[in-house]
Amino acid sequence: MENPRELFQIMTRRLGLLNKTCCSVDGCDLSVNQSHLLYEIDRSHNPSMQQVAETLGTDITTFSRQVQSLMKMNLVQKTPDPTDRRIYTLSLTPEGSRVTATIDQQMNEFLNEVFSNMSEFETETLLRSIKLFNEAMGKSSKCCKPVTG
Amino acid sequence: MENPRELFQIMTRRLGLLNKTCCSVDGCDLSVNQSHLLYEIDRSHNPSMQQVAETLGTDITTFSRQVQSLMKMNLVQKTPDPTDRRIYTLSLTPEGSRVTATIDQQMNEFLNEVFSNMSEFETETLLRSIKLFNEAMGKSSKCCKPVTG
DNA sequence: CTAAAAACTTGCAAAATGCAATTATAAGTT
DNA sequence: AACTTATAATTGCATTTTGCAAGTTTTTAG
Repeated sequence: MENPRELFQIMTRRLGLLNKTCCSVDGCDLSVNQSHLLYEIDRSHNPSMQQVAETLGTDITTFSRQVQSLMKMNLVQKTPDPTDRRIYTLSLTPEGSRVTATIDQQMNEFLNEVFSNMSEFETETLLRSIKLFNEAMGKSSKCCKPVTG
Repeated sequence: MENPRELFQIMTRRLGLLNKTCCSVDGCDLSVNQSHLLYEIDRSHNPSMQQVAETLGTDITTFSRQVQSLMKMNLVQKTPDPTDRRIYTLSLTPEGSRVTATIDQQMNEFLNEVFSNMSEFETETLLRSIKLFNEAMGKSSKCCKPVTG
């Protein structure tokens, strides 16, 4: 288990399993992808479809349909950009905000439950380390830019 | 960004993007799922189908088909268990081993590239922290056991 | 020796995906 | 202004992935 990749593989698999079970709010059943989408729309300020799709590394046509189904669920809304009418701006509906906040809370509850098996010092060290790691990934040329092919 | 969930969300998204682009070996194009499958078969000692499917949190019927396609690609083989003929034992073919090792190497190269943007101390701290975190998840009742519903 | 359970597979229908083509708007060129 | 090119988003269609229900084969229990 000295292999860095192994550590990350196990971790992401377990986090993935968590996600699978963690996205049901108010009878609203969300897939992992949908929760990512809500998260990202919430985080950015009135992003365009392209922007979010690229951030998530999702094909724009697939993304278009994902947005459509979230609109049907009344969680997301599309607003035409006044300065460029080709562009639609995404935002959460009030219900979407509630659902997103609830998911966030559930995830944090789960994480805290896991952290209860670690010391406070270990937890803080972990969080600080991940923050650094995320920054390092941001600097990397190989990551986060959905390089096609 | 003080929110633990945010840190993990960003991290897993970026690692997920990495995975998307990282699984092409010798003309063999593998999906993320398939690489997880190879990884897990490699890691366990002659596991049964059920075992791997459960570990990965995949429905057994879906898993059965995933194995079939990896067998067609000549990366995985199924061996009937001599003591219980209902059970099939999974293992990698020589080619499967090569491919799996190559993916492992590619992933580690990527990780090292990211680590080059961190100090050696920070990297070691990160890896130690993740190890602790994985252990903590293992102790958690809410995780890693694909609880249905 | 029959019934129940377990491991795995297949049928089928639903959902997700991505490329190609289309619509609508914007920007650049002559 | 007229025309071409580029960009944002959607739709058609075919492929792949998924999971439940049902089936086969083998093992275990009563």
